[in-house]
Order: sequence, then structure tokens, then C-alpha cells
Amino acid sequence: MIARVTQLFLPTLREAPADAEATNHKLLVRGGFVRQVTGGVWSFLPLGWRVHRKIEQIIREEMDAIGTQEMLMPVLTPFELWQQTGRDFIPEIFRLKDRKGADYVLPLTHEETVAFHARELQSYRQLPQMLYHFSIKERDELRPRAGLIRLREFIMKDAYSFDRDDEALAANFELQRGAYVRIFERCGLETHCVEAEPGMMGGSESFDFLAPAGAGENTLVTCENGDFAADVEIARGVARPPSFPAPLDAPDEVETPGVKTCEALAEFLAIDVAATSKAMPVTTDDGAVVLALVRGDDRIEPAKLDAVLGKPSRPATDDEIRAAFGASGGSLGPVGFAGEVVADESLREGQFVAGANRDDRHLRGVEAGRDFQPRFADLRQSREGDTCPNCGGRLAFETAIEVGHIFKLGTRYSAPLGARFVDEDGQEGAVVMGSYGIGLARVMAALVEQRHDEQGIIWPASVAPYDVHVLALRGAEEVAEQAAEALSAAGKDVLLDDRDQRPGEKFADADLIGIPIRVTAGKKSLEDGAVDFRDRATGEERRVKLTDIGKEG
RNA sequence: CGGGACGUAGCUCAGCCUGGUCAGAGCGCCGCCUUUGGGAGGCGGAAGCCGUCGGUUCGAAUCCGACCGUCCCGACCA
Repeated sequence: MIARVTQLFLPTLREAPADAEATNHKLLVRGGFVRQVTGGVWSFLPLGWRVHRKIEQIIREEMDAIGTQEMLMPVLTPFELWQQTGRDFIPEIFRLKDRKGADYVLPLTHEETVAFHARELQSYRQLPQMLYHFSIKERDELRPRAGLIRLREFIMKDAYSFDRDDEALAANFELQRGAYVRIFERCGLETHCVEAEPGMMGGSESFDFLAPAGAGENTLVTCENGDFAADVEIARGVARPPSFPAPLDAPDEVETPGVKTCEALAEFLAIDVAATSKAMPVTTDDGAVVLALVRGDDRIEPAKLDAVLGKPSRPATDDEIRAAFGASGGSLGPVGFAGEVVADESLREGQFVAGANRDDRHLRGVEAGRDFQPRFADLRQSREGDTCPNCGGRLAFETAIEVGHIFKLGTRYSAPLGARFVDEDGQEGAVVMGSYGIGLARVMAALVEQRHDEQGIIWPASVAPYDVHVLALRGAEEVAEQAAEALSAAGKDVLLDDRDQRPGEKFADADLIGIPIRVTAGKKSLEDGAVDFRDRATGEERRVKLTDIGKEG
């Protein structure tokens, strides 16, 4: 197949849009792959859609290969289904009414709809089943951002598994996970499968596929020795041990005028900041004030705290703090606090300096168990300098894009929607579900983030919009045409730059668009009947006789 | 939703503080000429309700207000 640039809608730009900051945003717009229509809503232009479809096809093949069946579920969805699972309150849902006043949602994902269909599974004999589709998802995001990374409308591949029990679910879950690994490998995308927070999806267990990238909303933590990878929200790095001052028999109150931060406190008392404790009062959604406690050199990981509390929390207001502690932020501590105290594991051993719950005063020698009774949990955010919990190696932190997420849902959706089956003993039970999602535009964005240089994108061959980019320089149009024909005959998809433009512009566009192989036909070709093959990734160049092109594979 | 920046030609921007031939430049586009292995050059040309609405003023792209939209940080996030 040969596509001629003069006949394509392929608007490349010399400059990136002023408001583009992320690499994927700049290069995909400049290369004529995508255009923004409004905040978080994009069109895929012909070139971008070809890449999208290549990714889609890889996913389709791997889904089919493990027996997942493709179908299609609608975007327009009755609100009632979401009421039945209790997800109707999620603020990101777009809602609308028809002319008769009936309520609909534009779904964020399709658990409700697929569970609705799963009601037709009635016997254990019909299990297991796996279904998937590619469909548009709509999310009323507060803040779309970073090019194609956070969108309000995007195409997701979502798959769903249906099993009779947790054991069978685990088997399908592993099948899906294996397929995901192969999908991202085939796309040429580096990803790490890490344990994740199920969040609003519910369910018991979930894994993220994180692609390290220059832009993204997740932080990937990996061990230098390769035996640990996690999202920072759940990573349990090992902090350096503190150096403690001499222990005290009881807490000793000291005046600390004007000291508001742990760093200032440590300096004031001339001790290791890791031997202080940091108090963060939060208010849960039922109105209780809870004191979260970490080491002075650490930060609370809110996701961990909420997981421990089992409910969402927010920082307490100044008024709430005053009412609960009788002191202001900066001098808060666990001793004498009447509410619940959740302390990080790192505070289990040793004596720390803590706020005295009196303004400008702190307590030295505060010991958990003796001076206050906390609930211990992992609360601290892992950070630079932590070591690996498995081998003690150094941990590395990098921003990453969540390109896939797989969940064990259990009966979270099947139970409320009545997807039940009967087993061989005549016992009725809810179908056990899993769900498995990939954001295709994010895969595309992550690839650009991972594979580009100053000149433009460097697509892996598996998802490149065309296999070969043939440049016809002035005078050598015929040779270019012949080269394109030969490549096409060899089964290649060819983009032929037949524009009447100067060579520099064609080279620049070729580098920008990033097709793996560039073939140039120029004046030299008229003399020796050969063209230049250039590898986009390595820059390696070699001359190939027109007559040998078919053999180039 | 809090903080910040911004909105002038298809794109990147200047002009705004100090209201008055200020509707401007470069790129792109159209025509002609010249040039042709890394975004050339010349001549001519088309193109903008200066985000929207309202106010101040003899007069507003410029000052004031409201609204809308975009981007960044935060909050949020499947």
C-alpha cells in the first residue's frame, strides 16, 4: 500500500502549540497525529488513528489468544444500572436526560453493563467466560492534563472475566496479566506491573502497569537490583535508622518558641530530624479527628492513611485542630490526645520528640506504648534514600503513566446486579468477576514519552503509522515511485512524500513523524539506481539498489 | 474547587503599563521568478468582529467589571 503525502490530511507544524508542555503533547500535535477539540477532548487525525489502530490490533490479538471474546457495549447507559451498584454518586460521571426525562450516564467504564449481561449466565457449566470491547469512555475530569495522559474522553479496551470462585478468578487473572505483559512488549513499551490501590473500583486486589515516562501522574519505585517495583502510594521502602538521644524515663516538656517544622525543631534541639515525630490531624468523612503520626523526616502517604482508616479523610481545619488538641499546628502530638492515633511502623521502637499540644512546647522522650497507645500501620511515603525491603538495594523513583490496570472484583458488581449462577450442588452464588483495562491513547502517549529525540518521535515498528517513509527529492520522483512500488510489493505500508518541497523540510518532517525506515531517492539515485535506507532510531544509513529492494524484508 | 499565567491572522508572538492612522511581524497559505541531499531567497497577494458581554470615555486591542475558554501547580483521580 502506498499513501501519498500530497493527498493526505497530514498537517505537520514547525512549532508546538504554546500551551503544550508534555513531550507527547508537543510531538503528537506537531507531527499531525492529533488535535485538541476542547479541554481533554481530542481528535485523532489519519496518521494518529493509524497508530491507535495498530495498538488496538495488538491488544485484540492477545485478548483473542487467551480466549477473551470481543463484543461491543453502548456508551449511552441507563442511570439505573449505576444506582444499583451504588456508583451513581461518583462526581466524574457525565449524566444526561432524554426528552422524556429518563436519566442516562456516559459510563466511566462498563462493569455495570457487562454484569447486566452476565445475568444470562445461569449455570456453572457456562463458566468461565471472558468478554471485552473497545469503547469510548467519558469522564468529567476536574483537570485534564499533559496531552493525551489525562483525558475526558478516550478509548479503552476493557475486559471482564466471570468465574465460579476466587480460585478460578485467580487463573483468569493470571491469563490476563500475561496477556498484558505481551501486549506492552509487542507495543515496544517498557512497563512495570506493580501492586496498586483498587480505589473506587472496589475488589480485593489490583495491579497497575506503569510506563516510566517524562510525564505522568504516578511515581514508580524500583529497586536497583530489579527485585522490587511498586507505585509510591503503596511502596514500603525502608527508611534509614534514626540516631536517638539518650532515653528518658518520662516525657520532658521543653519550650520551643516559634518552632513550627520538624526541621526547625531538630535544629533547635540539636538532634536528628529522624528522631522527631510529625503529627498530621485529619478529619474522616464521619467527622472524627484522627491523628496520623510519622517520623519528622517523612511525609504521610494519604492513600495509605485512607486505606488504614478504611474511609476517606482530609486535613483537619484550624478550628477542628484547636477544638481537638487545644493547640495549633506545629505543636501537636499524641500524648494526651483523646482521639485515635495511627502511627507509622517506624515509630514503634525508640523515643521521639513530639508536640505537647500546648503552643510552642514539645515533649522529649515520647515512647509509643508507654506514653500513648497508637494503632501501628505503614503510613509513610517512600522517598529518595530509602532502601529495598527485599534486598536492601537502593530505590529509584521516576514518574510514570498508568497504561493498564487489572482488578479482582469479586462479587462487587455481580451481587447488586443479580448476576448469579447455580453450581453442581444446586447452590446459587454470585458470579466472581475481574476487570482489565488499557487506555489506548495513554499507550500512545507513553510510547512518545519513552521514544523520542530532539527531532521527533521514534515509533517501534509494531505500531508505526507506516513501515517505510519514502522521500522523493526533486528530479528523482520516478525513482521514488519505483522504490515505493517495490516496497509495497514486498508487503510494506509506504508513506511517499511526493510534495514539491525542499529536501530539508522533508527530512525534518520524516524525523518528526518517526516512521522506522526512511528511504531517500535523490540526484545520486539517477546515477547509480540506488536509494538511501536510514534507520530512524540509530541513524544508520546504507545504499540499496532499486533492484534489491524486495530482498530488504 | 483554591493558586498562577494566558486569550490579537491557520501557527508562534509583538502592541496594552503611558487610550487617539495599531490592525502589526515571522512562519504558513495563494501567484510569479529563482533555488533544490537537512525547514533557502525575491516580488506581489489573501487572511484577524484583538475570547464574549457590559461599563468608563469624544474615542477602547489598550482602562474597569462580569462571564467563557485554555494551560500550569495543588486538590481530585478507576
